[in-house]
Amino acid sequence: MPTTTALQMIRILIADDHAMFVDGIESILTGEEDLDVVGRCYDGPSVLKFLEKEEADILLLDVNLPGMNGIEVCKAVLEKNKNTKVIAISMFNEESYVTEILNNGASGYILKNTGREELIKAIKQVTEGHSYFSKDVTQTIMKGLMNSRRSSGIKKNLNIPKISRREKEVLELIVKEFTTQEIANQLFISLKTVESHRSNLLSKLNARNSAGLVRIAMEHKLVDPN
Amino acid sequence: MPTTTALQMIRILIADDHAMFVDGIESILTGEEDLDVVGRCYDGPSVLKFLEKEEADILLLDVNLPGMNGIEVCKAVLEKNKNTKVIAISMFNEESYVTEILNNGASGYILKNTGREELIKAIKQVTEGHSYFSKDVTQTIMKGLMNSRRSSGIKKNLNIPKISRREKEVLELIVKEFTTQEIANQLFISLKTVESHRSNLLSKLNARNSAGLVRIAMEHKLVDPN
DNA sequence: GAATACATAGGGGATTACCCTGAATCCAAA
DNA sequence: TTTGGATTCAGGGTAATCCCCTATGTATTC
Repeated sequence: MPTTTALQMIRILIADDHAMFVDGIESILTGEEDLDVVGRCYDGPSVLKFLEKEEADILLLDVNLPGMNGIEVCKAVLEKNKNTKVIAISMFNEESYVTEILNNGASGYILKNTGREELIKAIKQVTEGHSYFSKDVTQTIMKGLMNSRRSSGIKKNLNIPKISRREKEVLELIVKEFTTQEIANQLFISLKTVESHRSNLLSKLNARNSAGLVRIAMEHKLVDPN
Repeated sequence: MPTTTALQMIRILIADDHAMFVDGIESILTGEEDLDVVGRCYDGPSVLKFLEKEEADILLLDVNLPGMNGIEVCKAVLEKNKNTKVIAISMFNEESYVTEILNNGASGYILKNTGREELIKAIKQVTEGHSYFSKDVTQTIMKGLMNSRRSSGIKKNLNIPKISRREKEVLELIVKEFTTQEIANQLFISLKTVESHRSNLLSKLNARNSAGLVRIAMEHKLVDPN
């Protein structure tokens, strides 16, 4: 194989406040001939400064940076540098960290106990436009996902009394911001009837006003999202 | 190590309409001394029949069973057999399949191209009360999760102007069903000031009334769920 | 220093929502 | 058949909202 071919080097920027860790990653990556560590940063702001001058394909970003934390850095980086992809690195396999940084556009999340092979695999996979997550991390997320589904299901069945067909219609129109008079016109019933339904809804759903009706309706998905 | 110790055998029931596949799994598992295949089913109803008479710790369940599909079987099994745990097996790495069967209580989801080691690992992990998912499956789920977040995030950034810190506070209290006067008291500001904020919120969020504010706040998760 | 956004506050008025009581009709279940 | 729930409607009143306007002090940004 000709090694003189101009390989598409993957430019990597490392951001972690622990120098030893930065060095460790770098020494792992220098063994790879198509990976090039172009910068090292030890806090959030310097990442942004670096990327103003130079480009990078992959940002290996510690989630728990001092000062400006990883989530903010990730957001800021992706807003200005559309070609840079972020792989979050963290000591902690915490669901809140993972979801929040993914929510801010990170393409991957790996733990600090990740081995050499996995790190390189993650970088290459993300470079190709895929995403990558450590096995433990995915397990964490899946659990969180399962729990949230389960608990939302419980809510729905426990505290909500039955609301009638007509009440549901009125409720849906309230959620859609119609006034009582408008609801009456649409359902071809009297203003007073709508007020009755609204009043019954307030007591059934234990709400104080329309704002509460809307909140409860959305929390428990009592209305069809049209 | 004494092999004569009465090991806690893990009782396994296999359910798949492809006999060859059932045999394949069984031959893999018979090599393990603490795994015991106690039954084989080739459709959904026979799984339920089997579990009426005998017990199983793990049900390896094909998602795409003929007649009664895997999701229904999973649901029915878990309702009656609280000690049985379900690992879904499928040829397809489809997000909809995965989320639906997880939603119905499955503890794991693995693909049919899964190797011997991974299958055994999945079984043991699930037996211990954990969950297990093939790497490809988790990637699929994460992508779906990210896409859904991204699309909701797009909404958030496109049609929603920035709301100020104070406006957000007022909005949160509106969602919590407080009246304008009560909000004023809590924030130690005038009734009229709260009305100003509310009015600004109405125009910024393009809502007609408080119901709309609540709906938009919840759709775009502008408020912290306390 | 000027422009801009934000938080604050007010007047006055129109509209709407909310509360209470009461009551008629219809329909399905006991 | 009677009971009960759902739906319908009404009067009268209080409270809250929404809308239009203006206005000031204070940051922040340009």
